[in-house]
Amino acid sequence: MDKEARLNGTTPAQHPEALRLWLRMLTCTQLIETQVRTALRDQFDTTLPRFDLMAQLERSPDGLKMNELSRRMMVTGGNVTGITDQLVAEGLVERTPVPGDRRAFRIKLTPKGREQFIEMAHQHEAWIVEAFGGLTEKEIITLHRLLGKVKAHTQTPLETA
Amino acid sequence: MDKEARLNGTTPAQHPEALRLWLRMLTCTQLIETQVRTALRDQFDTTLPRFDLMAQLERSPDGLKMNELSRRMMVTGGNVTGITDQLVAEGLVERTPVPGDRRAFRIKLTPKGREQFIEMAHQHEAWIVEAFGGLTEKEIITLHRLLGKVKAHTQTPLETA
DNA sequence: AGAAAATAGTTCAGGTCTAAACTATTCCGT
DNA sequence: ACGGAATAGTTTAGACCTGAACTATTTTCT
Repeated sequence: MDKEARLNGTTPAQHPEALRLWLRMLTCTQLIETQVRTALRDQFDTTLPRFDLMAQLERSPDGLKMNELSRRMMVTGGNVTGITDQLVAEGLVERTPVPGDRRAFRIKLTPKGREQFIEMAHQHEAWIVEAFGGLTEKEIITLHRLLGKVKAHTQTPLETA
Repeated sequence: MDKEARLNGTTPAQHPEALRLWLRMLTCTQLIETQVRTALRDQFDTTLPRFDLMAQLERSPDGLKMNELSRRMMVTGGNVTGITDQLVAEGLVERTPVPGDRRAFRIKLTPKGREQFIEMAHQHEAWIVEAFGGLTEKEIITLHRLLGKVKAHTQTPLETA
């Protein structure tokens, strides 16, 4: 009935488990992400990437440079420029010069931005807790650990020996 | 250093485990998805949504109606229209009338489309197997099972009693 | 039969994201 | 010091995706 039914049977099925896992992972991520996007729009009139950028800044009170934001958010620099422009225009974020490097600046939350973010983060956490409400604490930790292995393996595809 | 470092500490931390899990899940999905998108573009000059649509059709030799495609792919109807237009223009997919309902049609893979898809699906499976290469077969099955619980819970948020 | 509601699909405006080309500044080797 | 390479950030063209408005057809209710 849904995305997961997708590829089964299209290949020699030597490793169907990995494929099934991938499709289910996509489904879960997409379901939760859609809920979060909708809630952010309805309740705070904002978007996920905007929330994401502010979340990065909240963690770094001294601010972040554009390329640091870009790397942490795992999106392109051009994208960060656009989102930052919006947030600056709304007074939620500010560009401050970096002494000694006239190319760069540091992006920081304004007090107004921080205030708004904290309220959103509170709600956001509740949504996420609800999304994983079908799991026990122990299961959540197991999932986290297994995905840690996936992440570690994916980020190091260089080991040829 | 990456997205997962994000929200820690911004909230009362009553349920930080769920939040950490969510951030890690997003990271993993995004890492793998980026790899797949890049490989599809480099090796087959196509995109993930196009591949996804063709994958749905390959599973349904009798074809699918637009709204069925839309539901299975979990995207809006307008989106499916655009992707289908592209694939029709390239002769990979065709719209055939549905007898008895002049509003609808059935979308099918053409022989050319099927041939192309099978080649891509082969590669695709190899990428996914590699992506989860850090896990044992048993761990993959555990992950799949736990995500099944997440999916089931997320898709039934109606149980208030 | 005929009007209202539901359904199938498309179009459109707008936000998002990417890759690539671009400007400006800084670093580095000589 | 100076020229090339690297780095910081922006701009641009274009693909993607959504929500909402729209057309056309079918179903349902009386």
